[in-house]
Amino acid sequence: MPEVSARKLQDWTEQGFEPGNCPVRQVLDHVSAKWPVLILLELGLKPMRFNELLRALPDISKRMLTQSLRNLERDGILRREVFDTKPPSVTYSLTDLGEGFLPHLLALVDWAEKGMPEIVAARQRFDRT
Amino acid sequence: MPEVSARKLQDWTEQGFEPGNCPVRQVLDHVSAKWPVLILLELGLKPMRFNELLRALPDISKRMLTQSLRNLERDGILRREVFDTKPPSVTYSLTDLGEGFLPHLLALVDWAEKGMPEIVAARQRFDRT
DNA sequence: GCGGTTAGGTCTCTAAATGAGACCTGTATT
DNA sequence: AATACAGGTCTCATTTAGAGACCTAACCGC
Repeated sequence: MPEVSARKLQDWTEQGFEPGNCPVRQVLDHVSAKWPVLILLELGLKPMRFNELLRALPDISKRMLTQSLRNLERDGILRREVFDTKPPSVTYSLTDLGEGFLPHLLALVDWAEKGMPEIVAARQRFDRT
Repeated sequence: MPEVSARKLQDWTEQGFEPGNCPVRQVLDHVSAKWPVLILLELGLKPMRFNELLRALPDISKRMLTQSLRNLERDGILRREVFDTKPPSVTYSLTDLGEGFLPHLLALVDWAEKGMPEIVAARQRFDRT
């Protein structure tokens, strides 16, 4: 497995990607940062409206919600639809691209859950010394 | 798949996890943030020393490297070993826990790479309007 | 028809996180 | 004696994130 990643890193650097402009980095940043992760998990459950997301994620600010949603929309990971009701309503849902990402995200959550006992133990060991 | 995640979110909230103290969130934050991701990819290739990592990640600062390494060490995802050479050398390597995480991370990178054309297209559409 | 509420944001201001880079300790090198 | 390297820490400037006021338009109760 490491060789795969080794080759990729090689390829990338050979293709002259300055670290800062690596597109994969950018996507991962958008997708794996704190709020985007939680937003995607929510939208994986069902499409949601702006304020619904706000209520589902009690500790996000409107500002960060807007910003994260825009990034994900721009990357084609979710879709924003405005309905001309009164007041107008806006729903967000995963695109196929976003759906394709979800299993990986859930795998991560699963890994974290399963690993929690070990992680907690490691922390205690670390903090004791 | 969504039901799985639905149940988890349910469970968590039922267990009275305030969003802020959710341990899984914390681990994901440590593991999926910008620098930790890159560090783990590097250490997935081979164990490395501090300055070696610094050179491999040309745009990280010492400060953030130290900090990220400490977090990952505390969570038991990597191991720090000091050798009493002169000058003393310090190597970082993945623990079993960390090795277990690597495939998921590589899957994400892979998803991002495969999805790049679609993502780039989505961005252009978004920016045009 | 006045006050309050909802949706979906934006704007401003403050607080916290990050980045750049000087500095430190100890040994070896020239 | 001066310089270099490893592996950091410390300080300070810049970025980013968070809290919350504000906005528009429409509806509800009374």
